[in-house]
Amino acid sequence: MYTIGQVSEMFSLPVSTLRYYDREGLFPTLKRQSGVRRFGETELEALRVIECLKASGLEIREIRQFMAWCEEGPSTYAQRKELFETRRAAVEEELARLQKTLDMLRFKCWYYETALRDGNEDALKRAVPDGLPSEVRRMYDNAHADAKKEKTGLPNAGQR
Amino acid sequence: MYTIGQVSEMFSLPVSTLRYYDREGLFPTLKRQSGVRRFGETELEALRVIECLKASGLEIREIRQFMAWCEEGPSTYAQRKELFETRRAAVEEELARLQKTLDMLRFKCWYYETALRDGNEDALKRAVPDGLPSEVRRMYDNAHADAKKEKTGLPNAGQR
DNA sequence: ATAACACCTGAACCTGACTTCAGGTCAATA
DNA sequence: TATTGACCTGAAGTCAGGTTCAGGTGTTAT
Repeated sequence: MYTIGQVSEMFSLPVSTLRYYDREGLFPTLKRQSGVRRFGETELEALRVIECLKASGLEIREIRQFMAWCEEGPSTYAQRKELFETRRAAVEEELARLQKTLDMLRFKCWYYETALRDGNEDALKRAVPDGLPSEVRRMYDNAHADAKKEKTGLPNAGQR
Repeated sequence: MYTIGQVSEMFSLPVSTLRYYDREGLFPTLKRQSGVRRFGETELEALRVIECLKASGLEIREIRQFMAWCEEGPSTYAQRKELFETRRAAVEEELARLQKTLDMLRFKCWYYETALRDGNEDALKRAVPDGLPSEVRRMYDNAHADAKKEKTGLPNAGQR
Protein backbone atom coordinates (compact mmCIF):
# COMPACT_ATOMS: atom_id res chain seq x y z
CA MET A 1 0.00 0.00 0.00
CA TYR A 2 1.28 3.43 -0.94
CA THR A 3 0.58 7.02 0.07
CA ILE A 4 -0.26 9.67 -2.48
CA GLY A 5 3.26 11.05 -2.21
CA GLN A 6 4.82 7.71 -3.06
CA VAL A 7 2.54 7.20 -6.03
CA SER A 8 3.35 10.72 -7.16
CA GLU A 9 7.05 9.77 -7.16
CA MET A 10 6.48 6.43 -8.87
CA PHE A 11 4.51 7.92 -11.73
CA SER A 12 6.18 11.35 -11.81
CA LEU A 13 2.78 12.94 -11.44
CA PRO A 14 2.04 15.90 -9.15
CA VAL A 15 0.11 15.03 -6.00
CA SER A 16 -2.48 17.59 -7.06
CA THR A 17 -3.12 15.63 -10.25
CA LEU A 18 -3.71 12.40 -8.36
CA ARG A 19 -6.18 14.17 -6.08
CA TYR A 20 -7.85 15.65 -9.13
CA TYR A 21 -8.19 12.18 -10.69
CA ASP A 22 -9.68 10.88 -7.50
CA ARG A 23 -12.14 13.78 -7.36
CA GLU A 24 -13.11 12.94 -10.95
CA GLY A 25 -13.92 9.36 -9.97
CA LEU A 26 -10.98 7.65 -11.61
CA PHE A 27 -10.22 5.47 -8.56
CA PRO A 28 -13.59 4.01 -7.59
CA THR A 29 -12.00 1.42 -5.29
CA LEU A 30 -9.59 3.76 -3.48
CA LYS A 31 -9.70 3.33 0.30
CA ARG A 32 -8.74 5.68 3.12
CA GLN A 33 -7.25 5.24 6.59
CA SER A 34 -8.38 8.05 8.85
CA GLY A 35 -8.84 10.36 5.91
CA VAL A 36 -5.60 9.44 4.16
CA ARG A 37 -5.70 7.79 0.74
CA ARG A 38 -4.08 4.32 0.50
CA PHE A 39 -3.17 3.25 -3.04
CA GLY A 40 -3.02 -0.51 -3.69
CA GLU A 41 -2.09 -2.61 -6.74
CA THR A 42 -5.57 -2.04 -8.14
CA GLU A 43 -5.01 1.71 -8.13
CA LEU A 44 -1.54 1.42 -9.65
CA GLU A 45 -2.92 -0.66 -12.51
CA ALA A 46 -5.80 1.81 -12.83
CA LEU A 47 -3.24 4.58 -13.14
CA ARG A 48 -1.40 2.71 -15.89
CA VAL A 49 -4.67 2.31 -17.74
CA ILE A 50 -5.52 5.98 -17.18
CA GLU A 51 -2.21 7.04 -18.72
CA CYS A 52 -2.76 4.70 -21.61
CA LEU A 53 -6.29 5.90 -22.29
CA LYS A 54 -5.26 9.51 -21.92
CA ALA A 55 -2.42 8.98 -24.39
CA SER A 56 -4.95 7.40 -26.72
CA GLY A 57 -6.95 10.63 -26.74
CA LEU A 58 -9.71 9.86 -24.24
CA GLU A 59 -11.13 12.56 -22.00
CA ILE A 60 -11.30 12.26 -18.24
CA ARG A 61 -15.06 11.80 -18.23
CA GLU A 62 -14.78 8.87 -20.66
CA ILE A 63 -12.10 7.29 -18.53
CA ARG A 64 -14.44 7.64 -15.56
CA GLN A 65 -17.08 5.84 -17.58
CA PHE A 66 -14.65 3.01 -18.22
CA MET A 67 -13.80 2.74 -14.53
CA ALA A 68 -17.51 2.61 -13.77
CA TRP A 69 -17.87 -0.27 -16.24
CA CYS A 70 -15.09 -2.13 -14.44
CA GLU A 71 -17.07 -1.78 -11.22
CA GLU A 72 -20.17 -3.20 -12.87
CA GLY A 73 -18.58 -6.58 -13.57
CA PRO A 74 -18.84 -9.07 -16.45
CA SER A 75 -21.95 -7.49 -17.97
CA THR A 76 -19.80 -4.70 -19.42
CA TYR A 77 -17.04 -6.79 -21.03
CA ALA A 78 -18.42 -6.02 -24.47
CA GLN A 79 -18.38 -2.25 -23.96
CA ARG A 80 -14.89 -2.34 -22.55
CA LYS A 81 -13.62 -4.42 -25.44
CA GLU A 82 -15.21 -2.05 -27.92
CA LEU A 83 -13.66 0.93 -26.17
CA PHE A 84 -10.17 -0.52 -26.46
CA GLU A 85 -10.72 -1.45 -30.07
CA THR A 86 -11.79 2.07 -30.91
CA ARG A 87 -8.79 3.49 -29.09
CA ARG A 88 -6.47 1.10 -30.86
CA ALA A 89 -7.74 2.28 -34.22
CA ALA A 90 -7.40 5.92 -33.16
CA VAL A 91 -3.81 5.43 -32.05
CA GLU A 92 -2.96 3.61 -35.25
CA GLU A 93 -4.25 6.59 -37.22
CA GLU A 94 -2.37 8.97 -34.98
CA LEU A 95 0.84 7.04 -35.58
CA ALA A 96 0.39 7.45 -39.31
CA ARG A 97 -0.27 11.15 -38.86
CA LEU A 98 2.85 11.55 -36.75
CA GLN A 99 4.90 9.68 -39.35
CA LYS A 100 3.83 12.28 -41.85
CA THR A 101 4.70 15.07 -39.44
CA LEU A 102 8.08 13.47 -38.98
CA ASP A 103 8.69 13.46 -42.72
CA MET A 104 7.90 17.15 -42.86
CA LEU A 105 10.29 17.83 -39.98
CA ARG A 106 13.04 15.77 -41.57
CA PHE A 107 12.54 17.61 -44.81
CA LYS A 108 12.80 20.96 -43.04
CA CYS A 109 15.93 19.82 -41.22
CA TRP A 110 17.54 18.99 -44.54
CA TYR A 111 16.27 22.25 -45.98
CA TYR A 112 17.84 24.45 -43.32
CA GLU A 113 21.06 22.45 -43.25
CA THR A 114 21.37 23.21 -46.92
CA ALA A 115 20.33 26.85 -46.56
CA LEU A 116 22.88 27.29 -43.81
CA ARG A 117 25.61 25.80 -46.00
CA ASP A 118 24.62 27.89 -49.01
CA GLY A 119 24.06 31.08 -47.03
CA ASN A 120 20.78 31.65 -48.88
CA GLU A 121 17.72 29.86 -50.20
CA ASP A 122 18.17 30.69 -53.88
CA ALA A 123 19.33 27.31 -55.17
CA LEU A 124 17.00 25.63 -52.71
CA LYS A 125 13.92 27.46 -53.92
CA ARG A 126 14.75 26.46 -57.47
CA ALA A 127 15.23 22.81 -56.48
CA VAL A 128 11.97 22.33 -54.54
CA PRO A 129 10.33 20.00 -55.33
CA ASP A 130 11.55 18.61 -58.67
CA GLY A 131 15.30 18.92 -58.23
CA LEU A 132 15.40 17.32 -54.77
CA PRO A 133 17.56 14.28 -53.97
CA SER A 134 15.28 11.26 -54.15
CA GLU A 135 15.24 10.49 -50.43
CA VAL A 136 14.45 14.12 -49.63
CA ARG A 137 11.85 14.13 -52.36
CA ARG A 138 10.15 11.16 -50.67
CA MET A 139 9.83 13.10 -47.41
CA TYR A 140 8.59 16.19 -49.16
CA ASP A 141 5.96 14.26 -51.08
CA ASN A 142 4.75 12.35 -48.06
CA ALA A 143 4.61 15.53 -46.01
CA HIS A 144 2.62 17.36 -48.69
CA ALA A 145 0.23 14.56 -49.56
CA ASP A 146 -3.02 15.57 -47.94
CA ALA A 147 -4.91 12.65 -46.58
CA LYS A 148 -8.53 13.25 -45.72
CA LYS A 149 -8.47 13.74 -42.00
CA GLU A 150 -10.90 11.94 -39.80
CA LYS A 151 -11.60 13.06 -36.29
CA THR A 152 -10.35 10.21 -34.15
CA GLY A 153 -10.46 12.07 -30.89
CA LEU A 154 -6.79 12.32 -30.00
CA PRO A 155 -6.63 15.74 -28.42
CA ASN A 156 -3.82 15.07 -26.03
CA ALA A 157 -1.75 12.30 -27.45
CA GLY A 158 1.38 13.99 -26.17
CA GLN A 159 2.13 14.63 -22.57
CA ARG A 160 3.47 17.65 -20.79
CA MET B 1 -5.14 33.71 -54.49
CA TYR B 2 -7.80 32.36 -52.13
CA THR B 3 -10.34 33.81 -49.73
CA ILE B 4 -10.52 32.71 -46.13
CA GLY B 5 -13.56 30.58 -46.94
CA GLN B 6 -11.72 28.67 -49.64
CA VAL B 7 -8.71 28.04 -47.41
CA SER B 8 -11.08 26.90 -44.68
CA GLU B 9 -12.45 24.31 -47.10
CA MET B 10 -9.05 23.24 -48.38
CA PHE B 11 -7.66 22.60 -44.90
CA SER B 12 -10.91 21.61 -43.18
CA LEU B 13 -10.31 24.34 -40.63
CA PRO B 14 -13.00 26.70 -39.31
CA VAL B 15 -12.79 30.24 -40.64
CA SER B 16 -12.62 31.43 -37.04
CA THR B 17 -9.43 29.44 -36.53
CA LEU B 18 -7.76 30.99 -39.56
CA ARG B 19 -8.67 34.46 -38.30
CA TYR B 20 -7.34 33.52 -34.90
CA TYR B 21 -4.03 32.38 -36.43
CA ASP B 22 -3.81 35.64 -38.31
CA ARG B 23 -4.50 37.63 -35.15
CA GLU B 24 -1.74 35.65 -33.45
CA GLY B 25 0.74 36.68 -36.13
CA LEU B 26 1.05 33.34 -37.89
CA PHE B 27 0.72 34.87 -41.37
CA PRO B 28 3.13 37.79 -41.33
CA THR B 29 2.98 38.20 -45.12
CA LEU B 30 -0.80 38.00 -45.49
CA LYS B 31 -2.20 40.78 -47.70
CA ARG B 32 -5.66 42.31 -47.89
CA GLN B 33 -7.78 43.78 -50.67
CA SER B 34 -10.13 46.39 -49.25
CA GLY B 35 -10.08 44.74 -45.85
CA VAL B 36 -10.45 41.17 -47.17
CA ARG B 37 -7.69 38.64 -46.56
CA ARG B 38 -6.10 37.12 -49.69
CA PHE B 39 -4.20 33.88 -49.08
CA GLY B 40 -1.39 33.06 -51.54
CA GLU B 41 0.95 30.09 -51.93
CA THR B 42 3.14 31.50 -49.15
CA GLU B 43 0.24 31.35 -46.72
CA LEU B 44 -0.78 27.86 -47.78
CA GLU B 45 2.75 26.62 -47.17
CA ALA B 46 2.79 28.52 -43.88
CA LEU B 47 -0.39 26.71 -42.92
CA ARG B 48 1.17 23.34 -43.74
CA VAL B 49 4.11 24.23 -41.52
CA ILE B 50 1.78 25.46 -38.78
CA GLU B 51 -0.06 22.14 -38.78
CA CYS B 52 3.22 20.26 -38.72
CA LEU B 53 4.64 22.30 -35.84
CA LYS B 54 1.39 22.08 -33.93
CA ALA B 55 1.36 18.30 -34.36
CA SER B 56 4.94 18.28 -33.11
CA GLY B 57 3.79 19.87 -29.87
CA LEU B 58 4.66 23.51 -30.41
CA GLU B 59 2.54 26.28 -28.95
CA ILE B 60 1.10 29.10 -31.01
CA ARG B 61 3.50 31.66 -29.60
CA GLU B 62 6.49 29.53 -30.57
CA ILE B 63 5.12 29.12 -34.06
CA ARG B 64 4.78 32.89 -34.24
CA GLN B 65 8.45 33.14 -33.25
CA PHE B 66 9.35 30.81 -36.10
CA MET B 67 7.35 32.88 -38.58
CA ALA B 68 9.14 35.98 -37.34
CA TRP B 69 12.48 34.27 -37.94
CA CYS B 70 11.42 33.51 -41.50
CA GLU B 71 10.76 37.21 -42.01
CA GLU B 72 14.20 38.09 -40.71
CA GLY B 73 16.01 36.28 -43.50
CA PRO B 74 19.22 34.22 -43.68
CA SER B 75 20.52 35.38 -40.29
CA THR B 76 18.07 33.02 -38.57
CA TYR B 77 18.77 29.82 -40.54
CA ALA B 78 20.60 28.34 -37.57
CA GLN B 79 17.73 28.94 -35.14
CA ARG B 80 15.21 27.52 -37.57
CA LYS B 81 17.31 24.44 -38.18
CA GLU B 82 17.68 23.90 -34.47
CA LEU B 83 13.95 24.28 -33.94
CA PHE B 84 13.18 21.58 -36.48
CA GLU B 85 15.81 19.29 -35.04
CA THR B 86 14.34 19.64 -31.57
CA ARG B 87 10.88 18.97 -32.91
CA ARG B 88 12.07 15.93 -34.80
CA ALA B 89 13.54 14.47 -31.63
CA ALA B 90 10.33 15.22 -29.72
CA VAL B 91 8.18 13.51 -32.34
CA GLU B 92 10.48 10.50 -32.42
CA GLU B 93 10.04 10.14 -28.68
CA GLU B 94 6.31 10.58 -29.00
CA LEU B 95 6.19 7.83 -31.60
CA ALA B 96 7.92 5.47 -29.19
CA ARG B 97 5.52 6.46 -26.45
CA LEU B 98 2.53 5.82 -28.71
CA GLN B 99 3.92 2.44 -29.69
CA LYS B 100 3.91 1.50 -26.04
CA THR B 101 0.36 2.83 -25.67
CA LEU B 102 -0.60 0.70 -28.64
CA ASP B 103 0.83 -2.41 -27.01
CA MET B 104 -1.23 -1.72 -23.90
CA LEU B 105 -4.35 -1.27 -26.01
CA ARG B 106 -3.70 -4.46 -27.96
CA PHE B 107 -3.16 -6.32 -24.74
CA LYS B 108 -6.46 -5.01 -23.36
CA CYS B 109 -8.25 -5.96 -26.57
CA TRP B 110 -6.98 -9.50 -26.21
CA TYR B 111 -7.88 -9.46 -22.52
CA TYR B 112 -11.51 -8.50 -23.04
CA GLU B 113 -11.93 -10.80 -26.01
CA THR B 114 -10.89 -13.61 -23.72
CA ALA B 115 -13.00 -12.39 -20.79
CA LEU B 116 -16.00 -12.15 -23.09
CA ARG B 117 -15.43 -15.71 -24.32
CA ASP B 118 -14.93 -17.06 -20.80
CA GLY B 119 -17.75 -15.06 -19.24
CA ASN B 120 -15.47 -14.08 -16.35
CA GLU B 121 -11.92 -13.02 -15.55
CA ASP B 122 -11.02 -15.92 -13.27
CA ALA B 123 -8.70 -17.88 -15.57
CA LEU B 124 -7.42 -14.59 -16.96
CA LYS B 125 -6.43 -13.20 -13.60
CA ARG B 126 -4.52 -16.39 -12.88
CA ALA B 127 -2.74 -16.24 -16.25
CA VAL B 128 -1.53 -12.62 -16.06
CA PRO B 129 1.35 -12.19 -16.58
CA ASP B 130 3.19 -15.51 -16.44
CA GLY B 131 0.73 -17.77 -18.20
CA LEU B 132 0.16 -15.47 -21.15
CA PRO B 133 0.70 -16.60 -24.77
CA SER B 134 4.12 -15.34 -25.80
CA GLU B 135 2.92 -12.68 -28.25
CA VAL B 136 0.46 -11.33 -25.68
CA ARG B 137 3.17 -11.47 -23.06
CA ARG B 138 5.36 -9.29 -25.27
CA MET B 139 2.64 -6.59 -25.40
CA TYR B 140 2.04 -6.81 -21.69
CA ASP B 141 5.71 -6.46 -20.88
CA ASN B 142 6.28 -3.57 -23.23
CA ALA B 143 3.18 -1.80 -21.93
CA HIS B 144 4.27 -2.25 -18.33
CA ALA B 145 7.95 -1.38 -18.78
CA ASP B 146 8.24 2.08 -17.37
CA ALA B 147 10.67 4.20 -19.28
CA LYS B 148 11.81 7.40 -17.61
CA LYS B 149 9.67 10.05 -19.17
CA GLU B 150 11.23 13.20 -20.46
CA LYS B 151 9.22 16.30 -21.08
CA THR B 152 9.45 16.80 -24.80
CA GLY B 153 6.68 19.33 -25.08
CA LEU B 154 4.09 17.46 -27.08
CA PRO B 155 0.89 18.67 -25.48
CA ASN B 156 -1.34 18.40 -28.52
CA ALA B 157 0.12 15.79 -30.75
CA GLY B 158 -3.36 14.67 -31.66
CA GLN B 159 -5.90 16.83 -33.37
CA ARG B 160 -9.54 17.47 -32.71
C1' DA C 1 5.30 19.70 23.94
C1' DT C 2 6.31 21.69 19.97
C1' DA C 3 7.77 21.76 15.59
C1' DA C 4 8.04 19.67 11.16
C1' DC C 5 6.02 17.15 7.70
C1' DA C 6 2.87 14.85 4.79
C1' DC C 7 -1.52 14.53 4.36
C1' DC C 8 -6.62 16.54 3.88
C1' DT C 9 -10.68 19.80 1.79
C1' DG C 10 -13.48 23.08 -1.14
C1' DA C 11 -13.12 26.83 -3.86
C1' DA C 12 -10.95 29.83 -6.78
C1' DC C 13 -7.72 30.46 -10.26
C1' DC C 14 -4.97 29.60 -14.58
C1' DT C 15 -3.72 28.52 -19.55
C1' DG C 16 -4.02 27.54 -24.34
C1' DA C 17 -6.64 27.30 -28.13
C1' DC C 18 -10.36 28.30 -29.91
C1' DT C 19 -15.46 29.94 -30.59
C1' DT C 20 -19.20 32.99 -30.24
C1' DC C 21 -21.33 37.35 -30.34
C1' DA C 22 -22.89 41.92 -31.69
C1' DG C 23 -22.60 44.95 -34.95
C1' DG C 24 -20.81 46.46 -39.47
C1' DT C 25 -18.94 46.58 -44.75
C1' DC C 26 -19.27 45.35 -49.47
C1' DA C 27 -20.44 43.09 -54.09
C1' DA C 28 -23.54 40.73 -56.66
C1' DT C 29 -27.95 39.02 -57.72
C1' DA C 30 -33.59 39.08 -57.73
C1' DT D 1 -33.35 48.84 -54.58
C1' DA D 2 -33.17 45.60 -51.41
C1' DT D 3 -31.71 41.38 -49.86
C1' DT D 4 -28.40 37.81 -49.66
C1' DG D 5 -23.97 35.91 -48.61
C1' DA D 6 -19.26 36.20 -47.54
C1' DC D 7 -16.34 38.86 -45.52
C1' DC D 8 -14.68 42.12 -41.39
C1' DT D 9 -13.72 43.65 -36.06
C1' DG D 10 -12.97 43.67 -30.91
C1' DA D 11 -14.49 41.70 -26.92
C1' DA D 12 -16.28 38.21 -24.31
C1' DG D 13 -17.15 33.35 -23.53
C1' DT D 14 -16.00 28.33 -23.32
C1' DC D 15 -13.69 24.11 -22.17
C1' DA D 16 -10.38 20.64 -20.50
C1' DG D 17 -7.19 19.68 -17.48
C1' DG D 18 -5.00 20.88 -14.05
C1' DT D 19 -2.86 24.08 -10.12
C1' DT D 20 -3.00 27.10 -6.26
C1' DC D 21 -4.75 28.78 -2.01
C1' DA D 22 -6.34 29.14 2.73
C1' DG D 23 -7.10 26.80 6.47
C1' DG D 24 -7.03 22.41 8.97
C1' DT D 25 -5.60 17.35 10.82
C1' DG D 26 -2.57 13.70 12.46
C1' DT D 27 1.83 11.28 13.28
C1' DT D 28 6.50 11.37 14.13
C1' DA D 29 11.43 13.41 15.36
C1' DT D 30 13.75 16.86 18.78
